[in-house]
Amino acid sequence: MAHGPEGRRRSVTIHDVAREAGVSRGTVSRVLNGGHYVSPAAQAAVDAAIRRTGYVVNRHARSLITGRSDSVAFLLTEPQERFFEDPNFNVLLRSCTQALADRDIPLILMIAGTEGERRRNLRYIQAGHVDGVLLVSSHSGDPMADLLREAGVPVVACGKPLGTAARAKVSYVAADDRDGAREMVRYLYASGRRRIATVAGPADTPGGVERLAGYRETLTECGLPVDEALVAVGDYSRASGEAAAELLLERAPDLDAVFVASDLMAQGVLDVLARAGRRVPEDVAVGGFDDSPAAPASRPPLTTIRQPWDRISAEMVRVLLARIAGEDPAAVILPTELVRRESA
Amino acid sequence: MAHGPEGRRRSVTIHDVAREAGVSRGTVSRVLNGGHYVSPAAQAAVDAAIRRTGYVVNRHARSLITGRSDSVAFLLTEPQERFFEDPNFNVLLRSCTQALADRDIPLILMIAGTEGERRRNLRYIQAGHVDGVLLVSSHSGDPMADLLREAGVPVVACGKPLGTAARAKVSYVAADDRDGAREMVRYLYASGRRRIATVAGPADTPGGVERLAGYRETLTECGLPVDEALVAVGDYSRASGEAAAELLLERAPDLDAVFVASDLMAQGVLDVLARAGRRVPEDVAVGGFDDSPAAPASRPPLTTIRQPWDRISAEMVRVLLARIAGEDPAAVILPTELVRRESA
DNA sequence: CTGAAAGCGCTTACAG
DNA sequence: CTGAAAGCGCTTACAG
Repeated sequence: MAHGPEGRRRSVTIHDVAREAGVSRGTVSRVLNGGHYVSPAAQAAVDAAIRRTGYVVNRHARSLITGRSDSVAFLLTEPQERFFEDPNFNVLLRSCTQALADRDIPLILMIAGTEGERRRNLRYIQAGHVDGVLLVSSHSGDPMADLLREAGVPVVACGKPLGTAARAKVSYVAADDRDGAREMVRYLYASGRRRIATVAGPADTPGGVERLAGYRETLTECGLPVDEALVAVGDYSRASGEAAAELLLERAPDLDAVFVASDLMAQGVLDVLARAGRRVPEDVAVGGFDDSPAAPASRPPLTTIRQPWDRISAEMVRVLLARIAGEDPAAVILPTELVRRESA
Repeated sequence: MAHGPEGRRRSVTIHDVAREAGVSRGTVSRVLNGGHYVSPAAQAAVDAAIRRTGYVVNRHARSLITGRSDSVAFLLTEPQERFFEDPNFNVLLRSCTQALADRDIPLILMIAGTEGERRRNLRYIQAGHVDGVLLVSSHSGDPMADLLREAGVPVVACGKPLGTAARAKVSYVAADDRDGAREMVRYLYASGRRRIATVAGPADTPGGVERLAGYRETLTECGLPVDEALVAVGDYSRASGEAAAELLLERAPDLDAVFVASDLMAQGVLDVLARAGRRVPEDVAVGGFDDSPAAPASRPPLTTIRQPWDRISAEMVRVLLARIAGEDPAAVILPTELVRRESA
């Protein structure tokens, strides 16, 4: 084990611990793996020996036997560069790293934007180098989910898969998009708005579909007509939010509120409204979605629907580990929450 | 190897390939490891066998022998949450992942914000689970660099270390902060500005120190007085940019340009200027630093100094791999570039 | 509850 | 150039 330029010192093995504790290597291994069938005396001796020697298990040797790698991939399939601009991604990656670290499991970051990267990553995963995959893909056209499923790799997706995977039983964790949209539109209605527009997300993303559906349902529920002139579609980017806002302003100059399906797009909407001389929230109320770091930073600070990212990642990790342990797939839907700031 | 809920099929081993190719396992291993001392005939037979069987090396078995893990950590020491809001981080993480993937090396993401996390990560690293560390820390107070160095772990830092590590020989890759600052200030001067203010970064970060030094040098070089009323300090966050701008406007209402040490802070400066009714760039020219995704997205689009993130990460990976291979530490300074947009 | 032994899949001197 | 053999550090039935 001694190696590296500075020569890391030779590591202490299970053998050293066994000698130190006066037991066999098998017994050391048993306490390492849960302490079943170990006498209190042996347990104590081994614990002390581990402490004295500073022993750390060699994961490679362990993995060679168990067939598990005790590591997990965070696989980002990213057709658009934009995904990396989205603060949501950071929050998710960060909290997944944390949730895994709490269980002493390293997170291996993989990015599959191109066909070649997809192939390479798939090969790596199939070789058993990770026990499971946290799959974060933006669009439904993504073939990775199906490929992984076919390969028999435990997967849990962030957000409800829309493609082929939707019909198969696949694990996922998502916020309640539709209900969040409903809450926001109800809130806008309750504050007196009657010409409520929306900027939806792409139709091939769950957020695009569900949040728009929630918007429509709530208008109907409130007795408002569903006017297609009030509906624009973006791609979650700030620039697309600007374009959508310009279109809406042109088609429906009398709008008095906009429900925007992401905070980033909402920033674009705010820009356009400011340039058009519309005051927010006095003339037009704007509601976002995500409660990303962009929301408090925008002007005015954005009233939005909070996605519980901490819980989403915690659940993703929990469900994935359960899958790896052999449990059946599970879908987890987490409630959202309205966060009131100044834009509505 | 067969395992997982769906039962991943038993993997093909070097033994299968040897039988298939009609050679010994030793020979297969030799072609796997560079093909030295292998006859062309044997090479061809093994290559074909590998292709037919779909063999993929078991990295755990290999690591157990070689003592190397063939993986690298991306270690983010993050005293401030803010770091994750910074788009620069994304770009760096993304391109490091890519640069490593090109060499078939997985990136293990580690975050050490607290003392406990630092200890845990250090343990993991010292156990030899990664061959080296790409260290990304914002401030100089960070003890991780020293701890890793003492442990004899190959490390390359992003940005020049300022603490104890600065005196030891430690590898790092950085953009030429000082020169970038000089270029921006010269540009502002050349466009006729004579009351050029600056918002510097924290004094315990290389960017905070060097960019401010470049600013001062250039003023002197241009024959302008260095007026301390024109110097404010932020912490790289947008909010701190706002605070700094307010301070500057109060202390030096006649300023006609601001060189801001980060794009994020520059956004804050732009907000304040807009609210104060100053037109950009007509009344006040604003220059940023980074050319992060925030730069083209700001209003007006930000003239800034581009940090060559792609090259920075490529060099970090190259230097780290060289360190792991036994080479001496190296410092790499990369040139920056002025990117003209509309704010100056 | 515990030790002795086999074996995970690979690499690497060592003879030829 | 190539095969046989030892061994990396661990886990896991198997006897006791």
